[in-house]
Amino acid sequence: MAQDKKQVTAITPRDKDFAQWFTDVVVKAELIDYSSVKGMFILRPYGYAIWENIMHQQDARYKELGHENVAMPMLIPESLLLKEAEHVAGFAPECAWVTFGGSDPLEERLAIRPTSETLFCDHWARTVTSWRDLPKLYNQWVSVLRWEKTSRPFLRHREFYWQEGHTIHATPEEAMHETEQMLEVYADLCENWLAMPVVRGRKTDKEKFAGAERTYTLECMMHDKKALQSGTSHYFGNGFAKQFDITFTNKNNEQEHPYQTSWGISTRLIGGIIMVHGDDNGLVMPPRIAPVQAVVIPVAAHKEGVTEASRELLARLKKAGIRAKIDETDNSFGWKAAQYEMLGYPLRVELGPKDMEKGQCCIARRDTGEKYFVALEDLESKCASLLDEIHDNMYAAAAKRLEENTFYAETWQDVDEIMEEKGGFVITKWCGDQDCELDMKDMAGVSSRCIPFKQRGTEGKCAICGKTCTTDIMWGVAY
RNA sequence: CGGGGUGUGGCGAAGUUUGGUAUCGCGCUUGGUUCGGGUCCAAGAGGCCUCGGGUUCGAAUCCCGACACUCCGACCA
Repeated sequence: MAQDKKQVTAITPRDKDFAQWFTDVVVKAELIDYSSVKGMFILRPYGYAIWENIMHQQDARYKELGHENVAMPMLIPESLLLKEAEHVAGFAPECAWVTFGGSDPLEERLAIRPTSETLFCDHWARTVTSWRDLPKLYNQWVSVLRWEKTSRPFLRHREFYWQEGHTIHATPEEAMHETEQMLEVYADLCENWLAMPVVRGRKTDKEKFAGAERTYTLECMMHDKKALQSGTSHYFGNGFAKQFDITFTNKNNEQEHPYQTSWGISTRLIGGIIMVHGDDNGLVMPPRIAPVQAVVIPVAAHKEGVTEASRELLARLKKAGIRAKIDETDNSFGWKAAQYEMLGYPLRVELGPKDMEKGQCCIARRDTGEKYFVALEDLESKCASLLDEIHDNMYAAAAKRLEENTFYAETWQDVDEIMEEKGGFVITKWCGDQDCELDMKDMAGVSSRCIPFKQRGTEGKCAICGKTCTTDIMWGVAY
């Protein structure tokens, strides 16, 4: 069929070449455009709208929890960056440094922020003096720069937009609570807004954030069974505070170092949405974050009253709080149907002369392709319930895939075999030794994704060295 | 940063082996037609063939170099 042919040429089938499929979707759905600087991408209106919705949703949530937004400088003096040894080691190699036209060559070098811990520390060293100043719960929505060697749309930008939360507390308990709380906020975003099931866990020392004492993560399985880290939350202890000389006077008039956290999500989540939900026809947007939840398409618009009646439906949808738009262009119906499938709009509301006679409209859902003929008076309620249903269905499908592709194994040979045959996440016992972790990478080609919060609690043998231990660790191939 | 692939109107390609002044489809513009799954017809616009050197009477085509994109590794949200 001509229709199939065109779709194939538009988007590479997902199972044929996942990477190419991803690139096709990103470009064809007009989420991104390549810029003239390698690794720097243009977020087009539709792509940015997704990020805006994530921002709005999260920003409100952070504020509810008492966080305040701030804006830190973009440049970091080299001396600041050098203060925390592990942190520098992690980030210095990918820092970009600025030089100015007529500047004094002896002037201190300035890095473009790869992340802003050092800036917050510098600020707090000056402004935090008493227990009464704590906690500070800050957040900023900014872009950061990391000179990555290879880049991919959404998954690895040299400049990417994110949100970085930074908090400072009087006690380790309070800071740890913040770290755990924010991970759960992210998990809620993923599961209840993006329909992406996640595995909550803790990073190993090898994989944790440079300078952190502990890193929590959400690992999400993409359609190709690879893992995408979809949110992280770090507990710093008072390591940074010591290096940056941040102290406060406690209630007993003693000097103490405070405890810090940081946490972040980025536009990478959009890559996750695409790779978890997308199909051969393009993007499938989770309804709660979709920039457009329903598009109204007048069918045979030249016929008496169709356009007016369609506009009325649009107005009703908007009034009901559904993000909707109408397509009144003279493109054919088939073109429109295919176009909005590519863009992943959750619902398509069709209204034609035949519908008008019967007092109904046709609603098609993106996730399953099912069509419903709905009495016009039920439009709002049906759309609202369908959007919820779509969310639930998308989540369930992704959760099923996660479950079906998560395996338990005894030895590294088993892991290797599973990865060879099927791919996915594999959980084994691990003794905690970093050498074993590195060996697993060499022998089975997987890295540790996390030590899941959900532990079996059984005793077993480390999959690499065979030592008796109880810790479950999850392995996978990461993006 | 190592290994492969690619670079030709907005997009996708042919042409490159065997040098001779650029072709096709989609899209775009205009007019008509059609409209319940990528309508059809007609007329148009749009390209220093990624960039820089070289060879040649003549280069998209041959040679050297650079850059970009892309895939696979290593590194990272």
